[in-house]
Amino acid sequence: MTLQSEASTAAAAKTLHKGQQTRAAILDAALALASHMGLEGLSIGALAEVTQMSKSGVFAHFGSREELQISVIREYHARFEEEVFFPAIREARGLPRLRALFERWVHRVSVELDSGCIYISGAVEFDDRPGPVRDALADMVRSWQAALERAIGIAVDVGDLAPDTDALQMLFEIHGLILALHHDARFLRNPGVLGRARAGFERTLAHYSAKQVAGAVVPTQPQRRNRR
Amino acid sequence: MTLQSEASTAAAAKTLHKGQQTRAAILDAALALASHMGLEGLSIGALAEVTQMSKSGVFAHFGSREELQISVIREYHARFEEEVFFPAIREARGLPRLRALFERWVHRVSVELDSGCIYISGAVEFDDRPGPVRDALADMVRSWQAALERAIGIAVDVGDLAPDTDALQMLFEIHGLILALHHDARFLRNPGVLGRARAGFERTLAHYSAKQVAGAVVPTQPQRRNRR
DNA sequence: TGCAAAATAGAACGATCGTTCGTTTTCAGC
DNA sequence: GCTGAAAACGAACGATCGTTCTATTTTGCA
Repeated sequence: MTLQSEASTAAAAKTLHKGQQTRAAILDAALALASHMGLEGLSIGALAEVTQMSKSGVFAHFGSREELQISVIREYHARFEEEVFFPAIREARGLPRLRALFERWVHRVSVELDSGCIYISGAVEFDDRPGPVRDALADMVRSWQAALERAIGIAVDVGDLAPDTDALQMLFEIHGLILALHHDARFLRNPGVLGRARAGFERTLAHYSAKQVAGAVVPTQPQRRNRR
Repeated sequence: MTLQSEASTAAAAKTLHKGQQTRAAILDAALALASHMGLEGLSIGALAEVTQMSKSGVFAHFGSREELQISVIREYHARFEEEVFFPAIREARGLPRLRALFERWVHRVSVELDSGCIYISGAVEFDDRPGPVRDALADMVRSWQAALERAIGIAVDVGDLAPDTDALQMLFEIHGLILALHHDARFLRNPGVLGRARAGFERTLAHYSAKQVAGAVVPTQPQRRNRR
């Protein structure tokens, strides 16, 4: 449907030729397919069927399945930047930016239609499988984590977070919230899990916050433990 | 090598016959294989090669690949109980038990040799794939989470945790720490990540703890943020 | 020790996988 | 509109997949 994002590499073609056009269409379908079946579940045959092309026609655009997978990862990265990073980075330095990053991240991971996060599923699929696909994936994830770490560092510099904040520790905990959200929302299909992620984030923020109110515990709603 | 755990279903055979014996051996190999390749990556051919058997010989013990996958899940569950749940449940009610559960969980997920956690990889593989395998997996995960929730509830009753503790929220956050640990240890191969999980757990414990020291922040080591 | 039953092997099946190759269609620039 | 180049097709390949069937071997019990 919507044609979003095309050839990535610099020096974009003026009038993008037919080739790159269909390549973008294939990549679009591949991304949707990989979101559901995983990068390993992505098959050229299925991709050809969806795009109404021949297997060899699809194949020719990438040269190998591995290259296709890497292209999918790169395309996902580009979209992730477009929908999460760039809008959030325009927010004011400090907490507002950090909040925007988290909120958009949450949205990307649990709300969107073709929601399966390739960073997360790919990490599990390739944690024991060395090779260029894993390397490409790890690079993307690391660059995203580095961006988050930078945002946390800025929040410290600005004075929104305590000066003794361990950025990597905070990042680890926030990442955990996202992973738990992905798990509970997509696998267990638990409702209301989005609120849990947000509550966890606010609790983390409160803990690392500079303006430490003595003993204030932010009680959300003081409910007794409710068994499932 | 080590023959650990055999036929699961009650009324264990007195002298376990040859069939169940090799079945256990196959399952043992299948578990190791699934830990590395995932439940979807588990193939009967590869399994036959490892166990020095014919494909049909392996196949006959399970009747279908799906049944094999479910058997692997059940076996993993049994071992998980044996190595995580049962030892921890013997600890004193309250924080000691909760700490033991977490510590053994951490160990199972990140330290052990064939460490890939099938609960975690399976959740990603089957979050978009309905069927009996997904159902079996979800049942096991839910039963484990219920056990954790119970342990948290007991800790509240005993007075180790604040009476207004939201057990499911706390569980969500702790689960996030485990998932982040699994991700960073196995995929990114980050060192020192075990300490991050433990620190996060202690911070969570402190927050939900009953004996709330006013404004005490538990500064770990007061380090400035260290960029990667 | 002999014999039925259980366990394993071996070959073959249809399907799907990624990939190669030669041909044909479609495109873009003059 | 023509022409060389780019793009897409269609058939076939070897490999592997789960599964089925029939033999053959091995086992446990009388």
